[in-house]
Amino acid sequence: MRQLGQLETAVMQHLWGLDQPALVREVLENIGHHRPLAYTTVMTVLDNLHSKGLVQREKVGKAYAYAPVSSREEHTAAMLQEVLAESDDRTAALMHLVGRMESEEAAELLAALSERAAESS
Amino acid sequence: MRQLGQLETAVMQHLWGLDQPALVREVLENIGHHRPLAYTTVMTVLDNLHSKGLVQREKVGKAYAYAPVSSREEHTAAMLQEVLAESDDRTAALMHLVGRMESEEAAELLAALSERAAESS
DNA sequence: GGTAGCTACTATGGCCGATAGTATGTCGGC
DNA sequence: GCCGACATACTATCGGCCATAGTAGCTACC
Repeated sequence: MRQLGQLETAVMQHLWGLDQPALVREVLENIGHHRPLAYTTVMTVLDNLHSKGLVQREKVGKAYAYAPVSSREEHTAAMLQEVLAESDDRTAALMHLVGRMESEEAAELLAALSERAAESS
Repeated sequence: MRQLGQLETAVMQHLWGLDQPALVREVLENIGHHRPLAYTTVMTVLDNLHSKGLVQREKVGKAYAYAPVSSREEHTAAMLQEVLAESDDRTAALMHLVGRMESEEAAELLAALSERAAESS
């Protein structure tokens, strides 16, 4: 899964921020605040995202309502996994990443991992 | 930093596998085993990678010898960081990732993290 | 000085994302 | 029963980036 483009990302971010499926018009009005976009532009983007399996849609009256297929975190995790797949030594790469993180964040991750380890054993 | 293309990735992988700077010809002979590539194609790719700051080069006789600027793991970590930057909740995303990992690998990561936490405290 | 090897510059084709127009379909109201 | 508003589907263009490679020119050696 190739990385998303700018507009695609903006649209996904918006959809992830909602707990409801969104109509094209709705997305347009929220995304297009800064830059003026045509209705059809947003529609095309949503259609592309749908083709890529990133969003699902559902007829609501005449229009489609779009919603993300997976959560933002799941999607990020999938991207991460893909990046990691290119690595030889996944753990080493992750440790390098941890080295770049704030210690607070590292501690948080450590805590979460320990907890999970305790549960599974 | 946009994701690299196929050929670019192959070249980087080759360079990472060496402990010496490599000449264009050398890369060509190792990468071009499967698909036949022109000398200049490999050179252009290396030149692009150089422009992007991914490899450094050094004159050796008439030719340049190319070497990665950072290790494969550092590069992977940088990519990971970039993916994570798009996330709202980095730890949550990482935990989703961990959820997808083999428990063995998770344990390894946990061990490395604990060790690091012990050291820094 | 000519030849071989290397670099620098340039070019083309393909794919994809951004952007948007046109044509067509449908629902609601009069 | 038809019109208008709004939505979709299809199509198109443009720019960027990657893959691929050719040509021209420099340099070092024989």
